[in-house]
Amino acid sequence: MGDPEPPRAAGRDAAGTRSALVRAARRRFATEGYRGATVRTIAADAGVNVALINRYFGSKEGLFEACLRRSVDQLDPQGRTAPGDLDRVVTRVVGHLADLPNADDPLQLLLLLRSSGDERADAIRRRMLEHHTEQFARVAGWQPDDPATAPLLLRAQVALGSVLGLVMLRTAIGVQPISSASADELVATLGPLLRTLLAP
Amino acid sequence: MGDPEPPRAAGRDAAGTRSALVRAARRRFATEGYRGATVRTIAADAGVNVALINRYFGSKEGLFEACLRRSVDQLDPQGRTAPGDLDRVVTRVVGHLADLPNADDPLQLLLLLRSSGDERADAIRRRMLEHHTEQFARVAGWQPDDPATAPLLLRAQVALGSVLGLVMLRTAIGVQPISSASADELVATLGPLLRTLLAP
DNA sequence: CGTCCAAGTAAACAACTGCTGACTTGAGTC
DNA sequence: GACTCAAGTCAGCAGTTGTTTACTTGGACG
Repeated sequence: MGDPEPPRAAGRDAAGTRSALVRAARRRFATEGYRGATVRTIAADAGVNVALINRYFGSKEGLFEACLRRSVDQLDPQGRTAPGDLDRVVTRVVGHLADLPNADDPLQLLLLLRSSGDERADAIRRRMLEHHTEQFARVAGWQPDDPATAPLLLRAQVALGSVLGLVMLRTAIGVQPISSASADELVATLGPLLRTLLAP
Repeated sequence: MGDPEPPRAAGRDAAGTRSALVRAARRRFATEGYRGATVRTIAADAGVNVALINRYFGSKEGLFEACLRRSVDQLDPQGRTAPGDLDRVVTRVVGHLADLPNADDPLQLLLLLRSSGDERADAIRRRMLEHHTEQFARVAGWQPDDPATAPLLLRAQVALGSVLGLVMLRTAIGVQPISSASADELVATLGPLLRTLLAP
């Protein structure tokens, strides 16, 4: 069950410790949920003393927030997706779904479905999901200042919700047949769906 | 936070107590997850002594399994959906999504996304999700003994996953705009999606 | 070398978790 | 009315949880 990090580089490196904790926490939070993950296992995974969680993040809740914020920074690393990028978005999304073993990204998506029960963290989570919705909507031609394109937001969110549901089924639950479906099969099934929803 | 049941009928009614516990537990498990829900709050919601959970269900885990099994019995109460019922299925599914306040059903679907960490309960959950997948697939023309129709299973599961993802976004997370979307809007957006996936 | 301070450690606390065992209460039967 | 047994109560145990506190270690600087 334990899946400890490879031995960390130096003995004394605050920044390294912080990031090791966040990396371990994201894995645990995403796979076992907020309550299911314990500070002790997270610290053990990171190869670090438990007390450092409180030292660096104030509380377990603070660590969870840090995980969410790191997701914010990682997604859409630079620039916004532009309208007309439909094919690129589709292949990227399906790629995330298909390559789950090596990629770190499915965990990132799963994290968005976990609740800590704390209202502030949940607000961050909602904001991130709405941000993703807007990114999808932009592909479909949505423009923030054009009310006529507002309905595209709902369509984009349905697309996002579909992807999240599939990540859940395939990665976290492991239900058949989707868990053992190939990338090609996923493209063939999910692709048209996304195209229909996001077509301008 | 506490949302206790209305006062139960009689003082001594084992069957009534059992069902009150299951009803309260389903709400808590679905909304707060397995670890987040505590036996004490569940018992309090049901207006019942904590020890009765262990008496009637052996353990918290046993109560969780009972919740899953009750879902099995409730869904598809009689008869299987037949091919060609596409319209009926679509309106029923969307209805579940739209009427969430009064209906008890969204909780049932959410429950399928919660994990207790116990392998036996997770197996039940997987089996139920696969059962739902087959029900969907049947509508699309899938037949268990005809290998040529096997690909329909994956399409049906994508449909199911989409619905589950949307329930999560709308009911559990409360993200906008889908949380305040009307039934008509949902039909207009989700309907074509399901029709595309499940069309024969 | 001695000083200083951040980085890291160890041990314990208080609260909460699921669960148990001995007990009391109620209703039906003779 | 006494007996019986299931239904329900109560108090507490043993383990785990997040967190804190006092302590030790390591390296940079004078």
